Amino acid sequence: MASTGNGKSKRDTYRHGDLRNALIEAGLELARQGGPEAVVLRAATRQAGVVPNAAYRHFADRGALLHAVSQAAMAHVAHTMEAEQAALPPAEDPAAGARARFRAVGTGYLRFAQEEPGLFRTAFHVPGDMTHAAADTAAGPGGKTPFELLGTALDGLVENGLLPEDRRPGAEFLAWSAVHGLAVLLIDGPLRGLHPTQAHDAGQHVIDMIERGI
Amino acid sequence: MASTGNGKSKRDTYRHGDLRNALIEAGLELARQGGPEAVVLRAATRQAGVVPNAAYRHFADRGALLHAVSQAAMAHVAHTMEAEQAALPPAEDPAAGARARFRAVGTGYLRFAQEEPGLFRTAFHVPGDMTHAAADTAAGPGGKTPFELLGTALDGLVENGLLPEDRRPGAEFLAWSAVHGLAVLLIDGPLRGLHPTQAHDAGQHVIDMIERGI
DNA sequence: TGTACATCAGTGAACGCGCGTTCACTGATGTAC
DNA sequence: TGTACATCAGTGAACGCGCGTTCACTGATGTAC
Repeated sequence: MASTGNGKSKRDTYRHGDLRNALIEAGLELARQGGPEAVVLRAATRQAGVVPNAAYRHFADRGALLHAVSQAAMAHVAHTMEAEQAALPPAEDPAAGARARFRAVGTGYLRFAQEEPGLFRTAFHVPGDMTHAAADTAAGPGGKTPFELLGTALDGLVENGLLPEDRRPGAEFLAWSAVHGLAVLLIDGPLRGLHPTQAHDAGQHVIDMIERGI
Repeated sequence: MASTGNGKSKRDTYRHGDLRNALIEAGLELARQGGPEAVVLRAATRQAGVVPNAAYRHFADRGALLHAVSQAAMAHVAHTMEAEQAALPPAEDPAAGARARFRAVGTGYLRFAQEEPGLFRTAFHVPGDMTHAAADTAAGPGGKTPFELLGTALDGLVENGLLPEDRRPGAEFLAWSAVHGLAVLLIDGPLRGLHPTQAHDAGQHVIDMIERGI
């Protein structure tokens, strides 16, 4: 690995080797800092140490790159949600476990929104990706998309008698609306800049409301 | 009024007369069609029939214009919410009236989001404008901002015994999160393109949830 | 009522910018013989 | 094992674009005398 001395590194090989992934990774970094608008083709190639038009070997256009980055960001959301569930202490009983897993879905979602607002905005910028996202690109390590994780958690509530079966249909959209709305208010609405502790409390209150109102 | 013949009209006078408002109006039109990113200084001046830099007599920079447009869009939101309340049939009793006014707040908000997604996004694009917006620029004809309309409606619930007093604090953010979240899902989430009737139903379900869970 | 003058809203021309995208190319890699 | 060749990932140079913003200006308007 030769160095140019200006902080950039040069490839040993003429070929990059894994430019597609490098561009997605660069795009994620741009999105992390500035949201979807910041996913600029030239900036991504710059960061990957490659000439601008090299991107066209791997993506049809800027939109295709942004789409791939958005899917990757969605997978990050799923990962955080899964991690939140995995960190749960062992449940006293199945019903308590189902309830905790449901709440963890919302908590993980909100935690990601607070910790990675740029990625969060990028994940949801490309319309319609959440429910219909290809599972192989938008899923977390567990293989589920955020929307599927929510659905599974709701099923768990029903199975344990915590949610009447006739309330199950459409429940995704009730829960999701409330949590997503709070996320947006925390990111660039009037709740932006709230202390993480307060933000967590607000999240718990919204999840309380959902449990009561669902 | 002389005409150039190419569809644009020329001022009679050397001076425009009300360029500031004309630029805001043009900005609203751009926002209506393309959201906040579409509020482009050159496009606004073009639409106002004026040379680009003329805008600088009235706005410090593009950001100042966008801010003014955002405030105007917020006033439109307030106006729609007030209209929704004004269209309510006379209530059977005070409690029913308070409840109807509360629901109208959400319904009006959601209606605006569906009918004017570009303006809706523009209204909320500039962070923090909702709660702290200057009442004179972001308020509807009734003089209240959307956030104030929500607060007043919640107060009405408390006054009529429909909401326990100890649940009042912070209730804005619960209600608002849920409705705002649904609005976002309807605009460019997976619920985008829903038939207006279905969207209305979804709105009613979310508002039901809020009433139960608040 | 008429004239001189200050004000300042809008003009005209130009700038540098980074962007996405195109073209013809080059040279490293892997494969066939 | 060695050589010829096809492939195709990345290069280099260039394009046209609309953008925000700056400068020195002009001429309509309202005010003071």
